[in-house]
Amino acid sequence: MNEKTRGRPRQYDREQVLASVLSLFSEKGYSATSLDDISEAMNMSRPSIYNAFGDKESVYLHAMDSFRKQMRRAVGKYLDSEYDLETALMNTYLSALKVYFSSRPAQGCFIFCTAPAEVINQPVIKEKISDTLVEVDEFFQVLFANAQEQGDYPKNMDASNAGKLAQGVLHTIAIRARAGESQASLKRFIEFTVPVLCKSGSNS
Amino acid sequence: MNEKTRGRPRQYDREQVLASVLSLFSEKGYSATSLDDISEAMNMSRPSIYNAFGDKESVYLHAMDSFRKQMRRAVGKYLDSEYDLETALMNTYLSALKVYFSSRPAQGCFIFCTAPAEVINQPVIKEKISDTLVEVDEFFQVLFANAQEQGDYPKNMDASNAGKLAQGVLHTIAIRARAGESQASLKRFIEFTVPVLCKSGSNS
DNA sequence: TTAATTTTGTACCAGTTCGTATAATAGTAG
DNA sequence: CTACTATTATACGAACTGGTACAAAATTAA
Repeated sequence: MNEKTRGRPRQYDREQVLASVLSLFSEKGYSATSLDDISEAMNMSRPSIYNAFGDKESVYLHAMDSFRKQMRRAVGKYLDSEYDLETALMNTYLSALKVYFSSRPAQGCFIFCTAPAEVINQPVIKEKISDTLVEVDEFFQVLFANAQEQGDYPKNMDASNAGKLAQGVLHTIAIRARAGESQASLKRFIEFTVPVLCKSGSNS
Repeated sequence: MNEKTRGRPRQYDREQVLASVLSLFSEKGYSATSLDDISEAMNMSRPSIYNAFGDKESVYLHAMDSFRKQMRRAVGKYLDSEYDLETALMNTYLSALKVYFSSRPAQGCFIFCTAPAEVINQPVIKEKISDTLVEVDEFFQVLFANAQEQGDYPKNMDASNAGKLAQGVLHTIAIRARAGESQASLKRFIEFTVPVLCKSGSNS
C-alpha cells in the first residue's frame, strides 16, 4: 500500500478527498458545483484534480462510486440469511435514514437526489444511475427470494417487483428527507411500510 | 380576458411560454439551464422574461406551478368516489406514466427529478417541493380514507402513511423512467404494486 | 551528483454566466 | 396630434466557467 514510487509524492488521500467532494456534490448537485468549489473542498489544485480523477464529470462519477461503496458497507450485511425479511428491510431503511440525515440540513440520497437532474444530457451519468438501480433492485430481490425459500414470503409473489417496490421506499424517503421531512416522521413511515411489504399477498 | 390595456401589447402567451420553459428545465434541470437557453425556448428577450416572471429562480418556480397544474388536470378526477381504490390508484399511475414518457427520451417527473438537486441552497425551491409533497400525500390519503369509509380498505390502517407509500411509488417510477427503464416494465411494476397497496393489512 | 518521474502551483484563456441600462416600439387616453 | 404606458430589442459588463500550458518542486533510480 505504501510502496515507494518515483516522482513527487502526492499530498492528498484519495478516499479522503473523494469524501470531501462527495459531500460537496451532495449539497449543490452536479451543475451548480464549480471546479473552484471542488478545488477548495478537495484542497487540491485544479491540475492535480485532473491528473487524479479526470474532468468534472469524471470526478462526479468517482463520487457516485464512493457513495455506493459507503451504502454497501452500511447495508451489505443484511443479505446474510440470518436476518428474517422484516428485520433486514427495517435495518436497511434505518441505515439509509442514518446516512440521509448525516448532515444538516439533511441531504437525502446523494445519487437519487442529485444525479437524475443530469441524466438527459450526460449519458455516462445516466448509465451509472441505471446501474445503481439494478444493483439495489437485486439487493432487495435477494431479500425477498431468501424469504420465499424460508417460507416467510409467499412464493406466488414476484420477488423482482417486490424488490423494486422496496427500493421505491428508499427513493421516497431520500426525496422527503432532502425536502425537509423529519427523521421521526420518516421512521414512522417505514414502520408502517415494512409490514406492508412483508405480508403483501399472503391472502391472495 | 382580452381587455384592451394601455402600452405595447405583449407578443407572448403566458401559458405557452411556461410550457416551453417547463420542457426545457425538465430536460436540463435548473442549474444547467442558462438564461440564453430560456430566452431562446420562450422566444422572449431577456428583459421581457424579467418583466414577466422575474429572475431565473422565479421562472423555475412558475414552471413548477405549471407542472403541478398539468398533473392536477390529469389525475384530479380520480378523487371522485365513483372510482374504487384499486381503479383510482391504477389510473393515477398510468396517467403519471403517460406524462413521464411524453418526450423522448423519457424525462420522468419534472419536479421530483430536477428540483431535489437544488433544494439545499435554494430555500424557496425547497419550500415548493415540500408543498408539493404535502399536496400529493393528501391526494392519496383521500383515496385511502374514502376506501375505508366504503369498506374497501381496513380501518385499522393509517391512511396517511398509506398515502405516503402511494406517492413513493410515483417517486420511484419517475426516477426509473428518467434513468431509462421501459414504460412496459414500469407498467408491470405498478400492476404488481397496486394490489399490494390495496389489500395490505387485511389479515393483520 | 545527475537524470528521470510524478505531483504541485501559477497564470492564463476563450467562452459563458446572470442581470441591467438604455432606447426604440406599439399600443391607449385625452 | 400629444402625452402616457407597457413591452420589446440592443448592447453591455463584471464575474465566473471548465480546461490547460508551463515551470517549479519533491521524490527515486542510477
